[in-house]
Amino acid sequence: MTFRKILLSWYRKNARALPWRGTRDPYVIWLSEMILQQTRIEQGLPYFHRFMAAYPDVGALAAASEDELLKLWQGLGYYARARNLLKTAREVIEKHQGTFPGNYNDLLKLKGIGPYSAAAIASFAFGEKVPVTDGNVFRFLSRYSGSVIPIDTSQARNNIRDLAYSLMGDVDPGTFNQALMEFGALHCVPAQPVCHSCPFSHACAAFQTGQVQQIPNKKSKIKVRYRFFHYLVCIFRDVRNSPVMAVKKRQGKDIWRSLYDFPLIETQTIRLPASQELQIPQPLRQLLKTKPCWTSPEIKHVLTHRTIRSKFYLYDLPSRITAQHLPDGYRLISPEDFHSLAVPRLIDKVWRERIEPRIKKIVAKQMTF
DNA sequence: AACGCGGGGCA
DNA sequence: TGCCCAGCGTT
Repeated sequence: MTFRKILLSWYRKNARALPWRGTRDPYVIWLSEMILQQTRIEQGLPYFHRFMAAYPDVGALAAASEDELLKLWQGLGYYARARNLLKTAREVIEKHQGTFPGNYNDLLKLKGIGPYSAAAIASFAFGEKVPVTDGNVFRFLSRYSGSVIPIDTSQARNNIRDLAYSLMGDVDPGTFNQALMEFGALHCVPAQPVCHSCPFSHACAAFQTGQVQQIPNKKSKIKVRYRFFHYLVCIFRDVRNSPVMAVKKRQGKDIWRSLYDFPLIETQTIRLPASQELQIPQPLRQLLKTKPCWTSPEIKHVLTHRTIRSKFYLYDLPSRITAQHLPDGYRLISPEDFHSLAVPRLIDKVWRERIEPRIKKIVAKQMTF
């Protein structure tokens, strides 16, 4: 039996029924691939369904606003994917007459589509013979070939890609690619793979030499750094005396770019220094001279390469305010409308669990004078 | 080549 | 905690 025969036989018995399998519509495949980058299928699945319902085709997606798209993307992480999604949808509509490029090289030119995604779309939708090389494939084939070259080097990746190409044959590259990834995802798993029931164990170099636990080898380790965020939640009153809060859309190349959050002071420790010691814009400096009506305990938010240690300060300010009083980039929003903004998971949780209930109390108290 | 970018699940 | 997940863009 060839590698290919064994793999396809395993796949026929074990393949999961996933909603983007069994279609050749490049839009559906592209959308699923963008959602699934660095994301577990179980985590991405509900997002995929919501996106398909909201944007059934690339034209519908191209007509969306960035804020609307990001709201739907909220909680998935890696928000550049959502911005690239919109950019590419508009590119396909405006420069490709609504039709996705039909080959690997042209797909690669689109924003958000790298070597893996281009190969996935080209093989699944168009039957092009290009091997997909995702984390599952790297793990499976580096074990199969017994390669101890660190997987986070271009040399190792090129070797795996060439090996995958040499194994895939000429018939139905899309199904071969699906099967290759599925085997890595379900059988040749990162920790404690079940080698004694593996259909490849007789030919697997890592298993034969007892190196399964050491492969794939990795060169660089993740180093976690701390960041300290102090969020100032400011409640003002608008011209009709209704509560409004100041929020800001995050800019620059930092974390959570293009999501909304509250006025933020970042420090080097969890202690918030006195206002005169801080290099901060004038409106916030004024604010820090008054006392917050509520201060949160430290709230940790753990990411892969960062741990955000945050505190929230709630200010109930009787003063009336209009948007002109605020620094550039800020806007005002009522507490009832806050849920319509795309915000980081940290903000979403703290808002729902700790801040919104307190604001409701404050507002209710003032209504019943 | 190295780094930054989210969030969740698992050992 | 550390590692990984249907990676990509930037520097």
